[in-house]
Amino acid sequence: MEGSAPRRTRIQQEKRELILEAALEVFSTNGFRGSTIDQIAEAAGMSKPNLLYYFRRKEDIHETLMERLLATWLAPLRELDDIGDPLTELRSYIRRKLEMARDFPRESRLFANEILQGAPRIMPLLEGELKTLVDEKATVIRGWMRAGKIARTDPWHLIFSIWATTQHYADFDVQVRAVLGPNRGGDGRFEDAARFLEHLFIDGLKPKG
Amino acid sequence: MEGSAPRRTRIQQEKRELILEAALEVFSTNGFRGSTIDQIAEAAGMSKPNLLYYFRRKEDIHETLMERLLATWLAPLRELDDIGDPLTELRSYIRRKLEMARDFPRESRLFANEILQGAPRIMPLLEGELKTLVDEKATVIRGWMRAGKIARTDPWHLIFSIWATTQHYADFDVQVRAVLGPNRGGDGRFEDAARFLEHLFIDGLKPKG
DNA sequence: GCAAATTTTGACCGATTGGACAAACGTTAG
DNA sequence: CTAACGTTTGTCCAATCGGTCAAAATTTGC
Repeated sequence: MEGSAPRRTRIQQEKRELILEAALEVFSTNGFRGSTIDQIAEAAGMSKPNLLYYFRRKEDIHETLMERLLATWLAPLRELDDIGDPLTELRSYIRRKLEMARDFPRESRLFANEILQGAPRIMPLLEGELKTLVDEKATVIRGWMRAGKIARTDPWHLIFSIWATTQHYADFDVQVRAVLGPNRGGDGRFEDAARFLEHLFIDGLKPKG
Repeated sequence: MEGSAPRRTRIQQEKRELILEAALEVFSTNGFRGSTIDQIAEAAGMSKPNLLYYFRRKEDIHETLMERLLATWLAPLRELDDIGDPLTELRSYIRRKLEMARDFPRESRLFANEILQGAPRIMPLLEGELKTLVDEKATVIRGWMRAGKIARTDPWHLIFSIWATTQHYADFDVQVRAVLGPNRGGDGRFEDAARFLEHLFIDGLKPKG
């Protein structure tokens, strides 16, 4: 049993990174089936056979991309901890997720594409690792509710709503900017969103007094 | 100048409907480029050349589908009116949107696919009709805020958050069910979601008292 | 019932696609 | 220098794709 991790030369390391970066760009805007190896090769500045020297199949690129993505994607949720004030903890989770939508929109869209198509390649992961993690955090949140630290609602749907509202600014960015127009849709839109989401999740819409 | 609407036989009416229904199914799960005419033809129970007799190009099917979609998709927002209690009005808008996610998930996914890919075919509509409608409703909502009927926040981002949270249950349905598991993820998930969203949007997470 | 119009099909085409392959090119260790 | 190894490319292939076309089958108007 040789090492299951293939040893790689310096050039292989670099070129593989180059390809993954290019593939992220192409896959996230065209979807898996909508993207061609030629497109990715051109974006990576190399010929198609050369690309196929580093990744034997188109699917291998996508698979590698998804593996990396999921690791970083769930990091904010993992950080959600039982230490500190619950409301503050949730607030900063929302803020972190929104920052990820701002800083890694391509990763978000890649993930959205995969789920939209029925998650054919990562279904086991959703039912396994992801479900376990969410269940775990739901228990933490439920604890806060029982302790009277936050209002009593459904912890799972709370997590869904945080995912939905934050990822919306990456996945539906085109629509958001089209609707907001050039003024409100400029660089400040993420700060506006952060302010709004904080208000929504903490206070809701009921008027004061 | 003959009538711009081509006159159609009974068979044409029926077959076109059949094709659009099949295309909705195929496009919404595979995206435009990921879907083939053969797939749609098979789903519609006819041969490829026969399908092409009714729609000359693959794009024509998609275009017809998008036109119909947008009309019904924005109906709930159009109904958002200045009559009646603001909080009730918003509550029922959220409920209607969630019902649409439940009853027309394929339409939601078709739209999501289009936006994800940069909305190449409906960008003018987003910047035109959609923006106008949202701006108009944002003004209504702003009026409610000034009148002290609901809390003061950003009306545009409020609308985004309603879209995001409700459509999430159509677009990310696979993930939602995977995370909730067989028990909580059954048919009751939409009622749980409705209850949660009402609580979130009205009261937020801050504990009572 | 029959001719005209409509609908359906099998066969076909050029373009694009994912991928194979061997030859050429470059690099590196002895 | 040179042999071994790693990298790059041009060429090719089979499969799939969107779409055409003429002929066959069916429906419709009279």
